[in-house]
Amino acid sequence: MANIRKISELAGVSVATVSRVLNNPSTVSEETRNRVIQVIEEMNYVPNSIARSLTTNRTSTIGLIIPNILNPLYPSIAKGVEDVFYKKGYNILLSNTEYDAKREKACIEMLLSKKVDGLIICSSALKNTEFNIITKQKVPFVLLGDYVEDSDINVVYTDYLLGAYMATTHLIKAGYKTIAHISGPMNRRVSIEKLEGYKKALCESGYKYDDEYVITGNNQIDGGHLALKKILKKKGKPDAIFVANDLMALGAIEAIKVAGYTVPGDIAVVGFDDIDVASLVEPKLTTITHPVYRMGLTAARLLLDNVLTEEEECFKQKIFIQPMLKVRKSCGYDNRIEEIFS
Amino acid sequence: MANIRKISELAGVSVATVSRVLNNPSTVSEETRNRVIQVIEEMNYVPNSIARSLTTNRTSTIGLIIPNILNPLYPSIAKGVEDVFYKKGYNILLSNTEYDAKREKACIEMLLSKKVDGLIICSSALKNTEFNIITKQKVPFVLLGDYVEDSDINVVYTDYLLGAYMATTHLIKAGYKTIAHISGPMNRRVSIEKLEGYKKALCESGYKYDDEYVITGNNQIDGGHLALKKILKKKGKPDAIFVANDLMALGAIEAIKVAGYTVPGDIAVVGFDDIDVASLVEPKLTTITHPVYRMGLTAARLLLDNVLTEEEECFKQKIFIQPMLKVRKSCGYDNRIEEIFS
DNA sequence: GTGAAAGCGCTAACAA
DNA sequence: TTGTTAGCGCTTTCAC
Repeated sequence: MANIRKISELAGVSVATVSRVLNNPSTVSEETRNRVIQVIEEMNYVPNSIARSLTTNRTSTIGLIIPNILNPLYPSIAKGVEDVFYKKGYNILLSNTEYDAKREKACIEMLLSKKVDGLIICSSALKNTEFNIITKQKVPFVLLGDYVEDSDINVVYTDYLLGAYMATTHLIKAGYKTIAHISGPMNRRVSIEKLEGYKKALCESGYKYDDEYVITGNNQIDGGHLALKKILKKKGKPDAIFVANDLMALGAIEAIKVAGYTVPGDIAVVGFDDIDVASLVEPKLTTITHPVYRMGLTAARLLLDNVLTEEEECFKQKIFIQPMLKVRKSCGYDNRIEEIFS
Repeated sequence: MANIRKISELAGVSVATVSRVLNNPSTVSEETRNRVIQVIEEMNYVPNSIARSLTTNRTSTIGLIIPNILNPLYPSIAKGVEDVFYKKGYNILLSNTEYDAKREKACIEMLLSKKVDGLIICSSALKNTEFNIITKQKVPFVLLGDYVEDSDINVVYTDYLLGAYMATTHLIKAGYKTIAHISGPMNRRVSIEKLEGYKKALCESGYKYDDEYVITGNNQIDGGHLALKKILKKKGKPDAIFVANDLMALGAIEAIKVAGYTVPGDIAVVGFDDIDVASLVEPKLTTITHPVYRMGLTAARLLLDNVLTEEEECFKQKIFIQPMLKVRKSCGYDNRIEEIFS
């Protein structure tokens, strides 16, 4: 492979001049520049980014850490992130963590050792102290869908508690009496907040909270399926369920059908995320919607600002996004309203 | 940030010894080794991968090039690839190309300049000559879902022509007379082969091929929607449609409903890919299934062999995968059979 | 078992 | 405008 010295020799100039043509073309006379460019093209020369990174201390690479690319939420986020960074000449180094805190830590360590210019971390289980490892290396990062009190950390956050509250309240208003909850992995702040929102809604309406009606799932389809079966076994049929994400909601609906019940007739379901599929399944899923692709964009832009800033210290932001309730069929709201008013 | 020299000074040894502890612990006496390890841990030292890469000429990074992460096909593939490579200590550098040949070329160039150890390229529009750029740099790569005659190229390939043939033949056997086709972008070999399979099936059954019944879409939901509207406008209602991928099939079904027709009653639909959603929508989508996650795994393993091989030349493989027809509701086969036999 | 030193390919400060 | 040269942080010969 050709390197910069070879090019410089062929063009009859110094390596510095070749480097200038590459990085500051205007500082080289037109004549020399053209000669160098010609050699570069003839030789199909492409500079070695690794060597460049070693001197510049920049890699034009961003690390993206997500729990599981198979959850349609994350491709949307990844697309948002990539759409921003591709334009600026950055690549994305992707890692799945499978909701495993150990693996999360290992990924971050790998990405840091590869000297990414920035990091976007989705739904992490890391402690505040662990973010210090990143901060200490002066690598800017953004937490996406996760929240940390520390004011020195960038956050793009949906108000999950509110979303869960809205979902549960909606079920209460529709007249359901026994409302179960399938939660996500409990080492995630996101899951805890959704549970809190669920509790808050119950409490405000004078419903009794019963933790036997709360089952934890793995955020995937099969987890929802399993969780629903557990609920049926343990407590019998609830009227309604608020499920912490759409994927599990789909699994739960499947399990409800398998058990011989109908949705929403026997059990109403509300999910969370509003993934594309939600409006395609039967019955169409009532869910909490938040602008996932846009959150990816937002996090990326926020990070980009921090990456490009020369100053050591730059302003950190916490961006909150308000979720919305999307009423479709699976919550049986329409039917209920008729019942209530007839 | 601590570097290897600092560690060596603190441990009272040379940098070479620290490097040995890191890479060949057994060549260092236990006493020295422990002392070095202790310093490393105290300082939270993590070696700089960039510097390491510059000397070793290996980055432990694999480039993955896909058209669009929002098509659920590709997260599955990405998961397969990552599952293999994560275990071996590699990271994945991900690029979306948006089915754009220019962007594909640019991505490959970027990834090569970042010195990835290997490359997995999905559904490319590159010419044979362009693969030589990669070969010349001695970077092993695998084509996934694409095919090139050159015997010196690794390929993991579904027999798309056969799949399309199966889909179309199925519609013919079900008794449909006017069968349209929504194809993918025609700069993709995959799309061309599917069209060929469609033609072959028509031809063998004595149907006349009419290219006015073939509309090209963008492989996304909206593309299917649009394509269907075009067909209706141009040629009126066909009996059935074979759609080149499931995403477009979903869009087409939507458009059919909007136009006031039913699926499969008025227009039968068969897709291609068998993405998860296919079995969740209403009507459930009849489609051609191929083991996407497994293809990702397979491509990754194949690449891994090539990456790990010290020898310049290693055996290249072409792995063919046979697709299968998955009959669900959208093709109306059941109804037809009843009609035919009653 | 350990250390000294060359060098990976590039950038950037300084000199000319 | 151009060239010389010192690193960037590591691995890897080659001595000892």
